[in-house]
Amino acid sequence: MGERAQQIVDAALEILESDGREAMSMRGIAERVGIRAPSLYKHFPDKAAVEVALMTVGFEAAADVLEAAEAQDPTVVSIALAHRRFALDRPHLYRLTTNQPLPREALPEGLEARAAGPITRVVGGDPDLARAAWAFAHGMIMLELDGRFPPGADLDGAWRAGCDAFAAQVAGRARASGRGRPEV
Amino acid sequence: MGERAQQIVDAALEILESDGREAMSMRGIAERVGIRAPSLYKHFPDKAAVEVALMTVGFEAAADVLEAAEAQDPTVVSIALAHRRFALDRPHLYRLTTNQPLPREALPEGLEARAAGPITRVVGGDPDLARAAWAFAHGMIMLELDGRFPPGADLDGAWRAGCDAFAAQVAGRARASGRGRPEV
DNA sequence: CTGGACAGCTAACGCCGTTAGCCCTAGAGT
DNA sequence: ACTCTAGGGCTAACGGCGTTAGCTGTCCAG
Repeated sequence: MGERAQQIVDAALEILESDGREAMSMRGIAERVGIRAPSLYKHFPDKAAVEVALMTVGFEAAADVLEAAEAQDPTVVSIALAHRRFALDRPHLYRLTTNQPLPREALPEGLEARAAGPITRVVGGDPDLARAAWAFAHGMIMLELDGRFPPGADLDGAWRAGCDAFAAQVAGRARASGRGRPEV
Repeated sequence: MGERAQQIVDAALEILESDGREAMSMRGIAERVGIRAPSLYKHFPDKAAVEVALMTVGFEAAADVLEAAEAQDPTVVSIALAHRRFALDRPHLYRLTTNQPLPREALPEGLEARAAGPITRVVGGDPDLARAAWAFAHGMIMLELDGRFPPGADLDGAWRAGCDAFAAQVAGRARASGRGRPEV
């Protein structure tokens, strides 16, 4: 990626994170870089391509956060809460990264797997359980970001209930397969 | 709601469901009704108000589907899969109804509670568990609609894994509180 | 010295939601 | 019977959007 292209992505990211996706117009990005909107098209084919670059940023940031949580405390709760904290910290970036089809061939290879790694490992490698746990966390986050929970709802409690449900499944399978603690 | 207003909502719904949210423009809605776009503003203050009317339609449809599933088979799996089927049947309406803040005071009273009822009841009334289960289902649906699962992923398996996790929690609590089947 | 690629520019197109302001019609009030 | 008013349509237009066409200057390779 050329230097100008990097400046463009940086400018787009700043606007996105401070003012949201709707505020991120080609004219606004260009102004922040110090050029005019049509010149952006010398560096990116269209706005979607800029957004794909931002998705890469979002994916990498998420992977960093989840890997750090796993290293510090490899439990379902720990990783789930890291996920939540990341999304609440950078809601616009989380939305952009998340709420659209994955352009897999335009993303750096292995990035998706890297971000998914901590979740998959913490549920013991079962892909079904991993996807279900991922969906739970993503659903909680989107409902919270979208302001869909009733005012005053105990979201910490809901996160706890969901994490308990998945942690119990993980423990159950470990017990059944002979590894893990025999009782609790 | 006046007759014209109802026609407008109907037209908007048709466009939404056949061509998606982006295709639902004020000019397009007006054309389908047989008038010009500015005339819409004699019946709705702005486009957001039309969308709120559509959200009401979506909520009612969802509530109908969930209540029917509950009546036929009041289990976690049954209601979760009804939820999924509804969203896949009417993806654009589901998105519109779901992916934005709830304008609670503009919605018919009790509608939100009605849609939430089946989920809450099937998990035994615990609001934390109900919200977690709701988030799981919503997350699975959004990830599927957004094409975020790897091609070939076993989504039925993931739904099963998640439903099992929540059903086990429900059974566990019932057992602990003395009601429900003593063993399995 | 020249040719071409690169990266900027202005002008403009066709969308979008929305507003201003006009006009016709139907029904109510006197 | 006449007038007034309110409702609901219309055209024109504004300021935004992403994007394209086409021009220009600069800078380096041959």
